[in-house]
Amino acid sequence: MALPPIHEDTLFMARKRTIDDIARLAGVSKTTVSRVLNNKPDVDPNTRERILRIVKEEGFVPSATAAGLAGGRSHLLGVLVPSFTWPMIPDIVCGIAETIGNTAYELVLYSLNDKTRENGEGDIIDHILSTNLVAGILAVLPGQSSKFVIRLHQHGFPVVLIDDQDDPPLVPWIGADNQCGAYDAVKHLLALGHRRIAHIQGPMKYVCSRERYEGYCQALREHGIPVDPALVVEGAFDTVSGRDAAQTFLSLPEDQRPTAIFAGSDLMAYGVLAFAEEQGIDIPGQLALVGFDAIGSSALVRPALTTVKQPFEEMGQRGIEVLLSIIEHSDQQRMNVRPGYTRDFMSPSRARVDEPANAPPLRIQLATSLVVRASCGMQQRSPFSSIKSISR
Amino acid sequence: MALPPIHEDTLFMARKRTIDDIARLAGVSKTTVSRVLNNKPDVDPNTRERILRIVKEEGFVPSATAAGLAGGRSHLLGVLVPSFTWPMIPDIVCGIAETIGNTAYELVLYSLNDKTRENGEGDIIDHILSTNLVAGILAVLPGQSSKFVIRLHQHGFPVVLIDDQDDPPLVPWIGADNQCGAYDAVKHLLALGHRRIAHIQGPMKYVCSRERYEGYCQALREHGIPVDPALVVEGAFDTVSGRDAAQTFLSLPEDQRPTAIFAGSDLMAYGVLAFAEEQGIDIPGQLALVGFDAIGSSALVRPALTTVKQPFEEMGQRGIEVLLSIIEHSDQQRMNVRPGYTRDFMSPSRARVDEPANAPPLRIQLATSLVVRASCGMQQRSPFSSIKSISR
DNA sequence: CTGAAAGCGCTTACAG
DNA sequence: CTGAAAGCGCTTACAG
Repeated sequence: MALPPIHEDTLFMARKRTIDDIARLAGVSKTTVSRVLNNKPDVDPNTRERILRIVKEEGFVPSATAAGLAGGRSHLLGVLVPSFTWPMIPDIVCGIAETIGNTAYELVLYSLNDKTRENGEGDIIDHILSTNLVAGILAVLPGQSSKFVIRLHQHGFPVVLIDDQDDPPLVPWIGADNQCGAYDAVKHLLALGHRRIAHIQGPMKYVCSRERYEGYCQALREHGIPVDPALVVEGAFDTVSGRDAAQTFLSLPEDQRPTAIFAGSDLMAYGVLAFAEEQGIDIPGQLALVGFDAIGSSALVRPALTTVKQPFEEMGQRGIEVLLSIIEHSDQQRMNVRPGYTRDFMSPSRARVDEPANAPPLRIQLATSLVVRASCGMQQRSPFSSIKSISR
Repeated sequence: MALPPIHEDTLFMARKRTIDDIARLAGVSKTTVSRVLNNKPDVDPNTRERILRIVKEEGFVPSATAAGLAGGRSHLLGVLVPSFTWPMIPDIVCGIAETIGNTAYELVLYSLNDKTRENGEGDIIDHILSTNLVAGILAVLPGQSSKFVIRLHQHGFPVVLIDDQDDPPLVPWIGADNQCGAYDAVKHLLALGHRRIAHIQGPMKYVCSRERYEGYCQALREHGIPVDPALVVEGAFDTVSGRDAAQTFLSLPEDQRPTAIFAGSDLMAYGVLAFAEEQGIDIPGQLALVGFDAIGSSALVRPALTTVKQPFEEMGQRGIEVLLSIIEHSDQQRMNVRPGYTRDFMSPSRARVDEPANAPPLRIQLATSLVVRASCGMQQRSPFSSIKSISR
């Protein structure tokens, strides 16, 4: 009956309390404590208040492990990212981590390395599922958003996709308005007087690449400029392919050469910079350049890169918000399902309950913004101009 | 007695199996299955093999949640990082994630944002502890390695520190050889003929900043050059403070002005670049510049930055390795402790068992390497030179 | 509005 | 070498 001794070190006190301790201290059953802890209704206001006070005094935090086991609900959110070598991943994860930090959930990070990439993706999803650790997954999958993710979703497992989407859209998705972003970029070049504007596409298997291409075409069309196939090359989003594309374009006969390039990613734009530097081609003097993404280093390259900014942090933030709403929604639904199926998200009856099969999945498209810097020939603004000296 | 139905979809099969299913299938008790699953001795080789086969056939993965609850052991590793705005964090996390991916553990990411920074750090550690979710923590704490982390360690909770260390060293630590790295950088400048070499220190409250300064002094000393206090300024590791320092140095009377600057971080070196660009000072022509860290963008700035490379990925990797060995070691110790104290890592008896109180903590210091680029005046190598064109 | 009891899926002495 | 039973710290019907 004796309580565990009170330790002087409050940092470590919390660790030993259990729901039983709190129940005893409050003179109630642990059922009631559990109800209070989970914000369930039907608790006497006084009782609730007393328990809450004791919980606070004792610094009690329920064991997420035990709660997960008992309730079949996890407080863990899985985040699946491709290799950190992609420069926007840190920004996205930053938004994700910040947002999760404001909730009662924890972030479990799964990352695909180069090995687990193509073939291993099924494995990792399999792993995520079979360990049964997380309540849902937020996946940043540059690629065909994976049949695995689609299957997860179809089976009622909470999943949200960031960045690239599938076609047709089958899974809840957060991304940027790629077409509009590309359109703005090309309009800007047109406004600067360029007429022969080349485009380095991203891999066309990605919907986002196709949308950017579409934005490019749309802007040209509005100016009555036909799309010249010689001025469109498919790249791989990386620097090497950007360099290759630049070489291709600049090897054209002089009168067919582009005066501006719109690259489908900043990394590909870096490849253009590299080739120009090598060949002594002046950017923006002889060639204007615009990228897409606005990753951090694009302010540091020379000339500083004009580029289309994707709101990566916000994408992470919104992604978590949507995931949580899906999780909570399916929790609610779960209550209406007959017991025995409670944890079985494969069961047909669950799938039926979970979501109208023909409801279109949620899509959130965030606005991009054009960041104008030196590479497209506007007045040169130092990328460091925002750095104010601190007087001392 | 009937087994759950077999589903056609292997992706989802694993999810429903429990240790009981496997036990039944193998004709043994779940105790035995548990033993096999945990590589315990004293199991008949044939039995073991049979169970292993069935586990594999069924794609069974034990519930980490249940195992954690029952065994008091978690398969989760906490990783605590400061804001992702620090450019080396992605590299470190990459090494961490990759390494954890090869183990049976999962990565739980905790990140400090600007709000939770100073004051909230205790909170987050308190949170980590009281949720009792992770088996140990790998912390990347640029700063005085936090009294919280030290306390954790002293109480026997597995903790490893990356990057900055405390002084005197009290917690297992992985980092780079800062002094040696700085020494190499300054030696390089000396070899290029520079004699008036300035140093922008990192914040001197960090041990790593003091070590880099020591390496700077050591190199000068060896060349019989006294350290000129006018050529040493303390910065804050960020771009703004680097710019301020450059302004200070370059405002000196011409004959006292440095011909080279060794910045204690790449970001501070960027500040020097910015100021030089503004003032029309040629780097490396009029001023040589070397940074520290070798973050990715330092290859992209112009002139490309010569810098001291820290093996960030390896630091992450080694950090996890050390953390795991500590966790496993303390697991082993735990066996020798009388029951009742099993989970109580605060108990004095546990602390005594855990580690000889006066054993010096593990320290792993990794070698740095100097990356020579254009900013210090060697022959200009294009930072893109490693980009090979793909012939098509 | 509240509590006793069963159970989540494992691990761990303990007893063969 | 193996198994029955208790227990990890919660949640959830179920019965008041």
